[in-house]
Amino acid sequence: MIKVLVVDDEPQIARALRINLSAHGYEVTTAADGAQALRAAAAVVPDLVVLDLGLPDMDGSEVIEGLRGWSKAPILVLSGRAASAEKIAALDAGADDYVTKPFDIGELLARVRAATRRSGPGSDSPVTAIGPVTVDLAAREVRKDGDEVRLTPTEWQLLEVLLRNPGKLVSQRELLHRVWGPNYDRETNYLRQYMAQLRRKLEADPARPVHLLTEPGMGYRFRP
Amino acid sequence: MIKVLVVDDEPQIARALRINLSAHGYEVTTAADGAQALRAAAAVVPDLVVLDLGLPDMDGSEVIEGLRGWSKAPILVLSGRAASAEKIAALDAGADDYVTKPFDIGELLARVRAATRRSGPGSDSPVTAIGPVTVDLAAREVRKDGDEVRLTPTEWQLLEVLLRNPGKLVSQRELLHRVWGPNYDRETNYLRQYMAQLRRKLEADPARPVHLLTEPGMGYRFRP
DNA sequence: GACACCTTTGACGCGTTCTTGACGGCCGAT
DNA sequence: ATCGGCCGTCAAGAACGCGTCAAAGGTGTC
Repeated sequence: MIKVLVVDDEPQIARALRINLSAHGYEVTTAADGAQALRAAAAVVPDLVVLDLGLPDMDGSEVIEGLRGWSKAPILVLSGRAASAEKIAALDAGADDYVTKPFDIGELLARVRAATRRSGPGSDSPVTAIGPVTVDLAAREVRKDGDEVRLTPTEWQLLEVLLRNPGKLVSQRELLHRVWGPNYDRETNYLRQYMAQLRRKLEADPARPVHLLTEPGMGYRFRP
Repeated sequence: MIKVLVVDDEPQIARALRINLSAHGYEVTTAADGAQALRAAAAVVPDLVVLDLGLPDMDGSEVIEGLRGWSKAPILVLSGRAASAEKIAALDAGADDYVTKPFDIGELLARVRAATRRSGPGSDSPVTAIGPVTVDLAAREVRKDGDEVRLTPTEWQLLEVLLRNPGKLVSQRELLHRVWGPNYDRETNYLRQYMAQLRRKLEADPARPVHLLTEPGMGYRFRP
């Protein structure tokens, strides 16, 4: 989840930003003045900062410089002042973008996307741990005791359905539908075949599975 | 010297931008329409693109997408249209900033500084090492045991997609989409053909690839 | 107009994966 | 205790996907 720090002393604007950003999947922290902003930034280490100039306690450039001292996160400045000199000062202090109020919320979100797009796809990918095995669904990579395990396409699809429903029971019908297609309803032998292969590759003791469980007569379940 | 590509069909604006940017130490190339822009970008490999929308031959988004396939260089869009929808479209197509005309030249320069500041010291020379081979994506240069290796445009695009997702599996569909276009879904023979060429040029033993790996039935993966 | 280079297309052999069928064991129901 | 259903396992043939070679378009250059 991308973390955004919103700095604004006007509660309504801060609230509106929080709601809109949260609705689009960002994790939002807010601060009402410069001192709070710097403290919050140190605490949450945001991936992006939306900064309103004209804070009660500090000058905008000071806040930017305070952040830039240790963070490379993009800073998107909001301001009521449209004068070019203000914009130039903020940008040269280290801001990445400058939007004048009143602003269109859609445009702001687009600028947030543009800013996070650059620094975004750097590192993080969600890995699921299954005992001694780690599964990276995005990279399509499985490691068991450090070295990689190869899965066939069908094995991947089956594992993915189970892993995306952690702890939940997935019926045989649903598994067959999502992996083989809607025309497959009763081919439970496929499931037996591939579940056995997955256990052989992922479980410490394939005969006594701990994470890939059978619910007789119903379906299968992945237990983290 | 930082290289800037200015794309504008109005000669006066292009001239004004060239003069101002040159005066501030940038190396400026100009193009008057979309086709010229894409060709010039391929030739000079700019560090930043200033792009006027409303070109005579192509839609703005097309130009942006055409550039984004090649390069990560910041794109600063100029436009006479102030509508939010236009801005959002351009930013989501891959632009980094959007300035409406008439613009203040000082502000534009500040935005140029802000954009180049990010990409400048951060990813200065993204040279990737593949065993005895080094790949410099920005400079479009490949060296194997010191000598230069020539890649065709298609080979470059394919290699770039893979290198930008180190360790991650890239599906056949995504590769086809990003290199040949969204209408290509099942032409896996293209991939086989060009992967073989890349391996012949980059791998020590093309028959036993170590870095450009095949995941049967799914896609390809670059392992650093 | 000839040439060189790149892209597109077709075909073949081979290894891997998928599909299919059959068998035995465990468990609950009769 | 017996039976039937369900699951795990094993072992085939069939089908698919990949690497490779070869050759036909296509485009720009000299």
